[in-house]
Amino acid sequence: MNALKDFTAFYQKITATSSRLEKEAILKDYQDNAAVKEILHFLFNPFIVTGISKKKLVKTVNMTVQRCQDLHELLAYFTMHNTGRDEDIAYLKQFTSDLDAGQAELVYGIIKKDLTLGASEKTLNKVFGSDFIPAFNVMLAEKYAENTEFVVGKRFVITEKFDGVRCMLIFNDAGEPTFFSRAGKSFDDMVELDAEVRHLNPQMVYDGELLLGVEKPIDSADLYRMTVKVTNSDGAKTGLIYNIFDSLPKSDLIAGGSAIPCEERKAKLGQELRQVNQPHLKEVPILYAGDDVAQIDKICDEYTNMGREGVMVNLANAPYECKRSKNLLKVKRFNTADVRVLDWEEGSGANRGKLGAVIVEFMAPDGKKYTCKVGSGFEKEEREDFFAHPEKIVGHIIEVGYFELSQNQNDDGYSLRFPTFKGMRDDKDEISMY
DNA sequence: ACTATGTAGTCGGTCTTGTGC
DNA sequence: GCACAAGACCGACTACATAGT
Repeated sequence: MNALKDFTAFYQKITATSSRLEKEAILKDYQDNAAVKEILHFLFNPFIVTGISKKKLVKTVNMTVQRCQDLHELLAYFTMHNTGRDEDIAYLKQFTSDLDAGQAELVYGIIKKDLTLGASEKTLNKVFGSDFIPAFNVMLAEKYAENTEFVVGKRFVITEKFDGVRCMLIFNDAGEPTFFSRAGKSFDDMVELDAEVRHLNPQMVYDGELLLGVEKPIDSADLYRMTVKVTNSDGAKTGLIYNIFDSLPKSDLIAGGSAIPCEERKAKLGQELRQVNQPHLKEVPILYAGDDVAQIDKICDEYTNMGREGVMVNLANAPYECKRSKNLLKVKRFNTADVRVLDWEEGSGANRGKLGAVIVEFMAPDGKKYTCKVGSGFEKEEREDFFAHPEKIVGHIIEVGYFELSQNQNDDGYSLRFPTFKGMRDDKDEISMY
Protein backbone atom coordinates (compact mmCIF):
# COMPACT_ATOMS: atom_id res chain seq x y z
CA MET A 1 0.00 0.00 0.00
CA ASN A 2 1.36 3.38 -0.97
CA ALA A 3 0.16 6.25 1.20
CA LEU A 4 1.30 8.92 -1.21
CA LYS A 5 -0.46 7.27 -4.11
CA ASP A 6 -3.66 7.01 -2.08
CA PHE A 7 -3.39 10.57 -0.93
CA THR A 8 -2.78 11.81 -4.47
CA ALA A 9 -5.98 10.11 -5.60
CA PHE A 10 -7.83 11.52 -2.61
CA TYR A 11 -6.48 15.02 -3.28
CA GLN A 12 -7.57 14.93 -6.89
CA LYS A 13 -11.07 13.82 -5.94
CA ILE A 14 -11.66 16.31 -3.17
CA THR A 15 -10.34 19.29 -5.12
CA ALA A 16 -12.33 18.34 -8.20
CA THR A 17 -15.60 19.48 -6.62
CA SER A 18 -16.61 22.71 -4.94
CA SER A 19 -19.61 21.10 -3.29
CA ARG A 20 -19.15 20.80 0.43
CA LEU A 21 -21.55 17.86 0.66
CA GLU A 22 -19.60 16.01 -2.01
CA LYS A 23 -16.37 16.71 -0.14
CA GLU A 24 -17.95 15.18 2.95
CA ALA A 25 -18.97 12.11 0.95
CA ILE A 26 -15.43 11.73 -0.40
CA LEU A 27 -14.00 12.00 3.10
CA LYS A 28 -16.45 9.35 4.25
CA ASP A 29 -15.09 7.00 1.57
CA TYR A 30 -11.69 7.32 3.20
CA GLN A 31 -12.77 6.85 6.80
CA ASP A 32 -11.07 3.45 6.96
CA ASN A 33 -7.92 4.56 5.14
CA ALA A 34 -5.51 5.07 8.02
CA ALA A 35 -2.69 6.30 5.80
CA VAL A 36 -4.72 9.13 4.23
CA LYS A 37 -6.20 10.03 7.60
CA GLU A 38 -2.73 10.25 9.11
CA ILE A 39 -1.76 12.81 6.48
CA LEU A 40 -4.96 14.79 7.04
CA HIS A 41 -4.34 14.76 10.76
CA PHE A 42 -0.78 16.01 10.24
CA LEU A 43 -2.00 18.70 7.87
CA PHE A 44 -4.73 20.16 10.07
CA ASN A 45 -3.62 19.50 13.64
CA PRO A 46 -2.58 22.99 14.77
CA PHE A 47 -0.27 21.55 17.39
CA ILE A 48 1.93 20.01 14.72
CA VAL A 49 4.36 22.56 13.30
CA THR A 50 7.24 21.76 10.98
CA GLY A 51 9.49 24.82 10.91
CA ILE A 52 9.32 24.70 7.13
CA SER A 53 7.42 27.26 5.10
CA LYS A 54 7.91 29.18 1.85
CA LYS A 55 11.44 30.50 2.28
CA LYS A 56 12.95 27.42 3.89
CA LEU A 57 11.57 25.28 1.11
CA VAL A 58 13.40 27.17 -1.63
CA LYS A 59 16.66 27.33 0.33
CA THR A 60 19.33 25.15 -1.23
CA VAL A 61 21.28 23.03 1.20
CA ASN A 62 24.11 20.67 0.41
CA MET A 63 24.09 18.05 3.08
CA THR A 64 23.90 14.29 3.14
CA VAL A 65 21.30 12.99 5.51
CA GLN A 66 19.73 9.68 6.38
CA ARG A 67 17.32 8.44 3.77
CA CYS A 68 13.62 8.57 4.54
CA GLN A 69 11.69 5.42 3.60
CA ASP A 70 8.16 6.62 3.19
CA LEU A 71 5.71 9.42 3.88
CA HIS A 72 4.78 7.98 7.27
CA GLU A 73 8.42 8.23 8.32
CA LEU A 74 8.67 11.75 6.91
CA LEU A 75 5.69 12.95 8.94
CA ALA A 76 7.07 11.29 12.07
CA TYR A 77 10.41 13.01 11.43
CA PHE A 78 8.88 16.47 11.13
CA THR A 79 6.74 15.91 14.21
CA MET A 80 10.02 15.54 16.08
CA HIS A 81 12.30 17.92 14.18
CA ASN A 82 10.38 21.12 13.69
CA THR A 83 12.86 23.95 14.04
CA GLY A 84 13.70 24.37 10.37
CA ARG A 85 17.39 23.36 10.35
CA ASP A 86 19.25 22.91 7.05
CA GLU A 87 19.42 19.23 7.94
CA ASP A 88 15.62 19.07 8.01
CA ILE A 89 15.34 20.80 4.65
CA ALA A 90 17.83 18.30 3.21
CA TYR A 91 15.82 15.42 4.67
CA LEU A 92 12.70 16.67 2.94
CA LYS A 93 14.44 17.38 -0.38
CA GLN A 94 15.97 13.95 -0.44
CA PHE A 95 12.57 12.34 -0.03
CA THR A 96 11.01 14.36 -2.84
CA SER A 97 13.94 13.93 -5.23
CA ASP A 98 12.58 10.56 -6.39
CA LEU A 99 9.05 11.80 -6.88
CA ASP A 100 7.41 13.27 -9.93
CA ALA A 101 6.71 16.99 -9.85
CA GLY A 102 3.05 16.66 -8.91
CA GLN A 103 3.69 14.37 -5.96
CA ALA A 104 6.63 16.49 -4.78
CA GLU A 105 4.33 19.52 -4.73
CA LEU A 106 1.81 17.59 -2.65
CA VAL A 107 4.50 16.55 -0.16
CA TYR A 108 5.76 20.14 0.06
CA GLY A 109 2.20 21.29 0.69
CA ILE A 110 1.85 18.75 3.50
CA ILE A 111 5.13 19.71 5.18
CA LYS A 112 4.51 23.45 4.76
CA LYS A 113 1.00 22.70 6.00
CA ASP A 114 -0.54 25.04 3.46
CA LEU A 115 -2.15 22.49 1.16
CA THR A 116 -5.78 23.51 0.62
CA LEU A 117 -8.58 21.01 0.11
CA GLY A 118 -11.66 23.17 0.49
CA ALA A 119 -12.20 21.13 3.63
CA SER A 120 -10.56 21.73 6.94
CA GLU A 121 -10.83 21.03 10.67
CA LYS A 122 -14.61 21.52 10.88
CA THR A 123 -15.44 19.26 7.96
CA LEU A 124 -12.88 16.62 8.95
CA ASN A 125 -14.26 16.46 12.46
CA LYS A 126 -17.81 16.36 11.16
CA VAL A 127 -16.96 13.26 9.14
CA PHE A 128 -14.31 11.51 11.25
CA GLY A 129 -15.53 12.54 14.71
CA SER A 130 -14.96 15.58 16.87
CA ASP A 131 -11.72 14.24 18.34
CA PHE A 132 -9.98 13.74 15.00
CA ILE A 133 -8.45 17.22 14.87
CA PRO A 134 -8.03 18.87 18.27
CA ALA A 135 -10.16 21.98 18.23
CA PHE A 136 -10.54 24.68 20.80
CA ASN A 137 -13.44 27.06 20.35
CA VAL A 138 -14.19 30.04 22.53
CA MET A 139 -17.06 32.48 22.09
CA LEU A 140 -16.22 35.18 19.56
CA ALA A 141 -18.02 38.38 18.66
CA GLU A 142 -19.60 39.64 15.46
CA LYS A 143 -19.35 43.31 14.56
CA TYR A 144 -21.92 45.63 16.08
CA ALA A 145 -21.76 47.97 13.06
CA GLU A 146 -23.17 45.21 10.83
CA ASN A 147 -25.76 44.04 13.34
CA THR A 148 -27.18 47.17 14.94
CA GLU A 149 -30.76 45.98 14.39
CA PHE A 150 -30.11 42.74 16.22
CA VAL A 151 -30.05 44.30 19.69
CA VAL A 152 -33.02 46.65 19.28
CA GLY A 153 -35.69 45.91 21.86
CA LYS A 154 -33.50 43.41 23.71
CA ARG A 155 -31.80 43.72 27.05
CA PHE A 156 -28.01 43.73 26.83
CA VAL A 157 -24.89 44.20 28.91
CA ILE A 158 -22.03 46.52 27.93
CA THR A 159 -18.47 45.87 29.07
CA GLU A 160 -15.11 47.25 28.02
CA LYS A 161 -13.33 45.47 25.18
CA PHE A 162 -9.84 44.73 26.38
CA ASP A 163 -6.98 44.82 23.89
CA GLY A 164 -5.01 42.00 25.43
CA VAL A 165 -4.62 38.26 25.01
CA ARG A 166 -7.64 35.97 25.25
CA CYS A 167 -7.31 33.31 27.92
CA MET A 168 -9.54 30.48 29.05
CA LEU A 169 -8.88 28.80 32.38
CA ILE A 170 -9.75 25.12 32.73
CA PHE A 171 -9.03 22.81 35.66
CA ASN A 172 -8.30 19.15 35.07
CA ASP A 173 -9.89 16.40 37.15
CA ALA A 174 -7.10 16.67 39.69
CA GLY A 175 -7.91 20.35 40.13
CA GLU A 176 -4.77 21.58 38.36
CA PRO A 177 -5.37 24.77 36.36
CA THR A 178 -4.30 25.31 32.76
CA PHE A 179 -4.49 28.62 30.92
CA PHE A 180 -5.37 28.30 27.25
CA SER A 181 -4.96 30.77 24.42
CA ARG A 182 -7.72 31.34 21.88
CA ALA A 183 -6.09 28.72 19.65
CA GLY A 184 -5.92 26.18 22.46
CA LYS A 185 -2.21 26.48 23.25
CA SER A 186 -1.32 26.64 26.91
CA PHE A 187 0.34 29.53 28.69
CA ASP A 188 2.82 28.05 31.14
CA ASP A 189 4.58 29.42 34.22
CA MET A 190 1.78 31.82 35.09
CA VAL A 191 3.38 32.57 38.45
CA GLU A 192 0.84 34.65 40.42
CA LEU A 193 -2.20 33.56 38.47
CA ASP A 194 -1.50 29.87 38.92
CA ALA A 195 -1.61 30.32 42.69
CA GLU A 196 -4.56 32.70 42.80
CA VAL A 197 -6.92 30.76 40.55
CA ARG A 198 -6.75 27.82 42.95
CA HIS A 199 -9.25 29.77 45.03
CA LEU A 200 -11.77 29.50 42.19
CA ASN A 201 -14.26 26.70 41.65
CA PRO A 202 -12.49 23.98 39.62
CA GLN A 203 -15.82 22.72 38.28
CA MET A 204 -16.16 26.01 36.40
CA VAL A 205 -14.17 27.32 33.43
CA TYR A 206 -13.30 30.99 33.16
CA ASP A 207 -13.01 33.17 30.08
CA GLY A 208 -11.19 36.47 30.04
CA GLU A 209 -8.42 38.67 28.76
CA LEU A 210 -4.85 38.84 30.00
CA LEU A 211 -3.44 42.33 30.33
CA LEU A 212 -0.22 43.46 31.89
CA GLY A 213 -0.83 45.33 35.13
CA VAL A 214 0.36 48.92 34.91
CA GLU A 215 0.54 51.74 37.45
CA LYS A 216 -1.41 54.24 35.38
CA PRO A 217 -3.49 53.77 32.24
CA ILE A 218 -1.46 53.75 29.05
CA ASP A 219 -2.39 53.71 25.40
CA SER A 220 -4.21 50.54 24.36
CA ALA A 221 -1.73 49.77 21.57
CA ASP A 222 1.29 50.00 23.86
CA LEU A 223 -0.34 47.91 26.56
CA TYR A 224 -1.22 45.27 24.00
CA ARG A 225 2.38 45.00 22.81
CA MET A 226 3.70 44.82 26.38
CA THR A 227 1.18 42.11 27.20
CA VAL A 228 1.95 39.95 24.17
CA LYS A 229 5.63 40.29 24.98
CA VAL A 230 5.00 38.55 28.28
CA THR A 231 2.40 35.98 27.24
CA ASN A 232 4.28 34.87 24.12
CA SER A 233 7.65 34.51 25.81
CA ASP A 234 9.06 31.44 27.48
CA GLY A 235 9.68 31.47 31.19
CA ALA A 236 7.87 32.90 34.18
CA LYS A 237 5.02 35.24 33.33
CA THR A 238 4.50 37.81 36.04
CA GLY A 239 2.52 41.00 36.35
CA LEU A 240 -0.42 39.75 34.32
CA ILE A 241 -3.96 40.61 35.33
CA TYR A 242 -6.65 38.13 34.37
CA ASN A 243 -9.70 40.20 33.48
CA ILE A 244 -12.47 37.61 33.61
CA PHE A 245 -15.69 38.36 31.75
CA ASP A 246 -17.44 35.00 31.73
CA SER A 247 -17.61 31.64 33.46
CA LEU A 248 -19.60 28.49 32.88
CA PRO A 249 -19.69 24.93 34.20
CA LYS A 250 -16.90 22.79 32.76
CA SER A 251 -19.50 20.18 31.83
CA ASP A 252 -21.33 22.81 29.76
CA LEU A 253 -18.15 23.76 27.90
CA ILE A 254 -17.47 20.12 27.07
CA ALA A 255 -21.06 19.82 25.81
CA GLY A 256 -20.45 22.80 23.50
CA GLY A 257 -21.90 25.76 25.38
CA SER A 258 -23.93 26.94 28.32
CA ALA A 259 -27.64 27.78 28.36
CA ILE A 260 -27.24 29.83 31.53
CA PRO A 261 -28.10 33.42 30.54
CA CYS A 262 -25.19 35.79 30.14
CA GLU A 263 -26.33 38.17 32.83
CA GLU A 264 -26.72 35.32 35.29
CA ARG A 265 -23.27 33.96 34.46
CA LYS A 266 -21.73 37.38 34.93
CA ALA A 267 -23.55 37.96 38.23
CA LYS A 268 -22.37 34.65 39.63
CA LEU A 269 -18.84 35.29 38.41
CA GLY A 270 -18.77 38.74 39.99
CA GLN A 271 -19.94 37.29 43.28
CA GLU A 272 -17.24 34.63 43.25
CA LEU A 273 -14.46 37.02 42.31
CA ARG A 274 -15.41 39.47 45.06
CA GLN A 275 -15.45 36.60 47.50
CA VAL A 276 -12.05 35.13 46.60
CA ASN A 277 -10.64 38.67 46.30
CA GLN A 278 -7.31 37.96 44.61
CA PRO A 279 -5.10 40.82 43.41
CA HIS A 280 -4.53 39.52 39.86
CA LEU A 281 -8.05 38.23 39.23
CA LYS A 282 -10.39 41.01 38.18
CA GLU A 283 -14.01 41.07 37.22
CA VAL A 284 -14.70 42.89 33.96
CA PRO A 285 -17.16 45.52 35.22
CA ILE A 286 -20.59 45.93 33.68
CA LEU A 287 -20.77 49.47 32.34
CA TYR A 288 -24.44 49.36 31.45
CA ALA A 289 -27.30 46.86 31.51
CA GLY A 290 -30.59 47.64 29.82
CA ASP A 291 -32.12 48.13 26.37
CA ASP A 292 -31.13 51.70 25.52
CA VAL A 293 -29.14 51.30 22.31
CA ALA A 294 -27.96 54.92 22.50
CA GLN A 295 -25.72 53.84 25.37
CA ILE A 296 -23.69 51.64 23.01
CA ASP A 297 -22.21 54.41 20.88
CA LYS A 298 -22.04 56.77 23.83
CA ILE A 299 -19.98 54.43 26.00
CA CYS A 300 -17.90 53.25 23.05
CA ASP A 301 -16.95 56.85 22.25
CA GLU A 302 -16.16 57.50 25.88
CA TYR A 303 -13.77 54.54 26.02
CA THR A 304 -12.28 55.20 22.58
CA ASN A 305 -11.49 58.74 23.70
CA MET A 306 -9.70 57.31 26.73
CA GLY A 307 -7.44 55.37 24.37
CA ARG A 308 -9.19 52.05 24.93
CA GLU A 309 -10.09 49.53 22.24
CA GLY A 310 -13.88 49.79 22.44
CA VAL A 311 -16.76 47.95 24.08
CA MET A 312 -18.56 44.61 23.94
CA VAL A 313 -22.33 44.19 23.83
CA ASN A 314 -23.62 40.89 25.18
CA LEU A 315 -27.31 40.03 25.00
CA ALA A 316 -28.48 39.57 28.58
CA ASN A 317 -30.25 36.25 28.19
CA ALA A 318 -27.90 34.77 25.60
CA PRO A 319 -26.11 31.46 26.12
CA TYR A 320 -22.35 30.94 26.00
CA GLU A 321 -21.62 29.62 22.54
CA CYS A 322 -18.30 28.13 21.44
CA LYS A 323 -18.28 30.02 18.14
CA ARG A 324 -18.65 33.49 16.63
CA SER A 325 -22.09 34.78 17.52
CA LYS A 326 -24.32 37.80 17.14
CA ASN A 327 -25.26 37.38 20.79
CA LEU A 328 -21.88 38.96 21.47
CA LEU A 329 -20.99 42.09 19.52
CA LYS A 330 -17.81 44.13 19.39
CA VAL A 331 -17.91 47.87 18.97
CA LYS A 332 -14.73 49.62 17.94
CA ARG A 333 -13.93 52.73 15.96
CA PHE A 334 -11.93 52.43 12.76
CA ASN A 335 -10.10 55.27 11.04
CA THR A 336 -9.59 55.92 7.36
CA ALA A 337 -6.72 57.45 5.44
CA ASP A 338 -5.98 58.41 1.87
CA VAL A 339 -2.62 56.90 1.02
CA ARG A 340 -0.45 56.61 -2.07
CA VAL A 341 0.33 53.23 -3.59
CA LEU A 342 4.08 52.91 -4.20
CA ASP A 343 4.29 49.29 -5.28
CA TRP A 344 2.50 45.95 -5.27
CA GLU A 345 3.13 42.25 -4.62
CA GLU A 346 1.78 39.03 -6.07
CA GLY A 347 -0.33 36.89 -3.76
CA SER A 348 0.02 33.24 -2.88
CA GLY A 349 -2.24 30.19 -2.93
CA ALA A 350 -5.53 31.19 -4.51
CA ASN A 351 -4.03 34.62 -5.13
CA ARG A 352 -1.08 33.40 -7.19
CA GLY A 353 -1.17 35.30 -10.44
CA LYS A 354 -3.25 37.95 -8.70
CA LEU A 355 -2.53 40.97 -6.55
CA GLY A 356 -1.61 40.02 -3.00
CA ALA A 357 -0.98 43.39 -1.43
CA VAL A 358 0.01 46.95 -2.19
CA ILE A 359 2.73 48.95 -0.46
CA VAL A 360 1.40 52.34 0.52
CA GLU A 361 2.78 55.60 1.84
CA PHE A 362 0.97 57.45 4.60
CA MET A 363 1.52 60.47 6.84
CA ALA A 364 2.31 59.93 10.54
CA PRO A 365 1.71 62.40 13.39
CA ASP A 366 5.40 63.42 13.32
CA GLY A 367 4.81 64.89 9.87
CA LYS A 368 6.94 62.24 8.18
CA LYS A 369 5.91 59.67 5.60
CA TYR A 370 6.01 55.94 6.32
CA THR A 371 5.04 52.83 4.40
CA CYS A 372 3.12 49.68 5.18
CA LYS A 373 1.33 46.96 3.27
CA VAL A 374 -2.39 46.67 2.59
CA GLY A 375 -3.56 43.24 1.42
CA SER A 376 -7.07 42.77 2.77
CA GLY A 377 -10.31 44.15 1.41
CA PHE A 378 -9.71 43.54 -2.30
CA GLU A 379 -12.28 41.64 -4.29
CA LYS A 380 -11.17 38.79 -6.56
CA GLU A 381 -11.85 40.80 -9.71
CA GLU A 382 -9.80 43.69 -8.32
CA ARG A 383 -6.90 41.37 -7.53
CA GLU A 384 -6.99 40.07 -11.11
CA ASP A 385 -7.38 43.50 -12.68
CA PHE A 386 -4.58 45.15 -10.68
CA PHE A 387 -2.27 42.21 -11.36
CA ALA A 388 -2.85 42.53 -15.09
CA HIS A 389 -2.75 46.33 -15.00
CA PRO A 390 -0.64 47.52 -12.04
CA GLU A 391 -0.65 51.04 -13.47
CA LYS A 392 -4.31 51.25 -12.51
CA ILE A 393 -3.31 51.33 -8.84
CA VAL A 394 0.41 52.09 -8.53
CA GLY A 395 0.90 55.82 -8.07
CA HIS A 396 -2.78 56.31 -7.28
CA ILE A 397 -4.44 57.39 -4.05
CA ILE A 398 -6.51 54.75 -2.29
CA GLU A 399 -8.63 54.88 0.84
CA VAL A 400 -7.63 52.46 3.58
CA GLY A 401 -9.32 51.63 6.84
CA TYR A 402 -7.18 50.99 9.93
CA PHE A 403 -7.70 50.62 13.64
CA GLU A 404 -4.82 52.71 14.88
CA LEU A 405 -1.26 53.77 14.18
CA SER A 406 1.24 51.31 15.56
CA GLN A 407 4.90 51.48 16.46
CA ASN A 408 7.40 48.71 17.07
CA GLN A 409 10.30 48.42 19.48
CA ASN A 410 13.03 48.31 16.83
CA ASP A 411 12.72 51.67 15.14
CA ASP A 412 10.91 54.96 15.47
CA GLY A 413 8.70 54.23 12.50
CA TYR A 414 4.94 54.04 12.34
CA SER A 415 2.65 51.54 10.71
CA LEU A 416 -1.08 50.89 10.46
CA ARG A 417 -2.78 48.22 12.55
CA PHE A 418 -5.38 46.09 10.71
CA PRO A 419 -5.11 47.94 7.38
CA THR A 420 -7.75 47.23 4.72
CA PHE A 421 -8.41 48.47 1.20
CA LYS A 422 -11.62 50.51 0.94
CA GLY A 423 -11.43 51.78 -2.64
CA MET A 424 -9.80 54.05 -5.18
CA ARG A 425 -9.65 57.79 -4.50
CA ASP A 426 -8.78 59.05 -7.95
CA ASP A 427 -10.54 62.29 -7.06
CA LYS A 428 -7.52 63.03 -4.87
CA ASP A 429 -3.81 63.43 -5.41
CA GLU A 430 -2.59 64.04 -1.87
CA ILE A 431 -2.22 61.68 1.05
CA SER A 432 -4.07 62.52 4.26
CA MET A 433 -5.18 61.00 7.55
CA TYR A 434 -8.57 61.73 9.03
C1' DA B 1 -36.45 32.97 -4.28
C1' DC B 2 -33.98 35.15 -1.12
C1' DT B 3 -31.29 35.75 3.16
C1' DA B 4 -28.46 34.08 6.89
C1' DT B 5 -24.98 31.15 8.41
C1' DG B 6 -20.97 28.35 8.32
C1' DT B 7 -16.57 27.22 6.43
C1' DA B 8 -12.43 28.04 4.04
C1' DG B 9 -8.77 30.84 2.58
C1' DT B 10 -6.48 35.12 1.74
C1' DC B 11 -4.17 39.44 3.64
C1' DG B 12 -1.89 42.95 7.62
C1' DG B 13 1.78 44.37 12.11
C1' DT B 14 4.54 42.98 16.09
C1' DC B 15 6.74 40.04 18.99
C1' DT B 16 9.93 35.71 20.42
C1' DT B 17 12.64 31.78 19.23
C1' DG B 18 15.80 28.91 16.63
C1' DT B 19 19.19 28.77 13.11
C1' DG B 20 23.22 29.89 10.51
C1' DC B 21 26.63 33.08 9.28
C1' DG C 1 26.04 39.62 17.59
C1' DC C 2 23.09 39.89 13.69
C1' DA C 3 19.64 38.83 10.08
C1' DC C 4 16.27 35.89 8.65
C1' DA C 5 12.36 32.67 8.80
C1' DA C 6 8.75 30.61 11.21
C1' DG C 7 5.16 30.70 14.40
C1' DA C 8 2.64 32.89 17.98
C1' DC C 9 -0.58 36.87 19.32
C1' DC C 10 -3.92 40.35 17.70
C1' DG C 11 -7.03 40.72 13.74
C1' DA C 12 -9.17 42.40 8.82
C1' DC C 13 -11.53 40.71 4.74
C1' DT C 14 -13.95 37.97 0.46
C1' DA C 15 -15.93 33.74 -1.76
C1' DC C 16 -18.80 30.09 -1.85
C1' DA C 17 -22.07 26.38 -0.57
C1' DT C 18 -25.88 25.26 1.93
C1' DA C 19 -29.31 25.71 5.60
C1' DG C 20 -33.21 28.33 6.84
C1' DT C 21 -37.40 31.03 5.87
